[in-house]
Amino acid sequence: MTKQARQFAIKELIAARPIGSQETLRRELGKRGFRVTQATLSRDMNDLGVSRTMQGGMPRYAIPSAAGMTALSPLVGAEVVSIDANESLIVVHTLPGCANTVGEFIDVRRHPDIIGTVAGDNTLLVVPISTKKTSHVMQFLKHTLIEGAA
Amino acid sequence: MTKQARQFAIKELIAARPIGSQETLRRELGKRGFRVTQATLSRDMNDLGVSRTMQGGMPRYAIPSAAGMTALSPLVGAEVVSIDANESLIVVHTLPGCANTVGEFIDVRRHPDIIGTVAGDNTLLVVPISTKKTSHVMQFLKHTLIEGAA
DNA sequence: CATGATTCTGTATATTTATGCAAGACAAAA
DNA sequence: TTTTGTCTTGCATAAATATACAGAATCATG
Repeated sequence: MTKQARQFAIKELIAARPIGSQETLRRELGKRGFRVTQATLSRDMNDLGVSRTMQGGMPRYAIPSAAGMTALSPLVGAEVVSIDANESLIVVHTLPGCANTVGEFIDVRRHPDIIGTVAGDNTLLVVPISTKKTSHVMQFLKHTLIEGAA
Repeated sequence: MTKQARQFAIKELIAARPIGSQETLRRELGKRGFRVTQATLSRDMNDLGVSRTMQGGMPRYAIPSAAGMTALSPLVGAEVVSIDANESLIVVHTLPGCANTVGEFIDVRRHPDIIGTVAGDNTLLVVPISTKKTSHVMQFLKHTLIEGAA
């Protein structure tokens, strides 16, 4: 029952259902075998950068998407927020100011199906050699940037 | 000293500086002539949908990004020079150095048909989720950027 | 093993936020 | 004017969250 495992469970729970208080969260975690106090959860919230909002009198916790990713892969891919594509282009979202780094990281690999990359501030455009190769490149990127970090 | 005026001031304050508690906010508002109690602010937070996050032991309020950006609408429109597209990309020309601002402005809208944006100096690339959606996105951008939508 | 440094956690409590209730302000209808 | 209803607010307090402190647990080193 590591701290890491617990915080992962917290992210899952918060993302899945409307959790409104640390006490509620504590009970849900209890069902899953994590027995901790509210104080610990308060610290976890801090670590995870979770935010709390009131809406129509109902409180609700939410994970900032970027923070979620960051916590997931503390290593190389920590800067990558998301990877999406249309038929002919792939867009990698990164933390602010990190697109350049990620772009160079990809360039160095010299993947044969990637023509090149263009980096903005927090967005990286990856151009595949052919629309037919787009999904291949997607897989490559997800593997390299996300799984590769863990 | 309307409720409306007060809530507007709250948005400004929260956007401008790191406000960590309703009590702090109350004092700041006091300096500006809004004398209210913490209870009222708690209700305002609910109305505005403001969220609170702990980071490194320091609390901080934040406005859901779209709400904060709304005020910028008229300014952004002035920066846009032209909007063009081919089948798979949309190019927004802006005044020199403004592409970044316009890009962020579009990003926070989180339009479902927009995968992402890449900003250069005076040129902004907008990537639609599909070539079929390009014209839709064009319309959205023209409406949002030029006519200055709410 | 012993020592010290570091991390993690619970307890108790301080701090902060949310809310039930009643009072005041205002508007529309009688 | 009086009545009725809606809206907003403050007061007092309940509810929720953060934190100082001390006790374990973990780990690297001598």
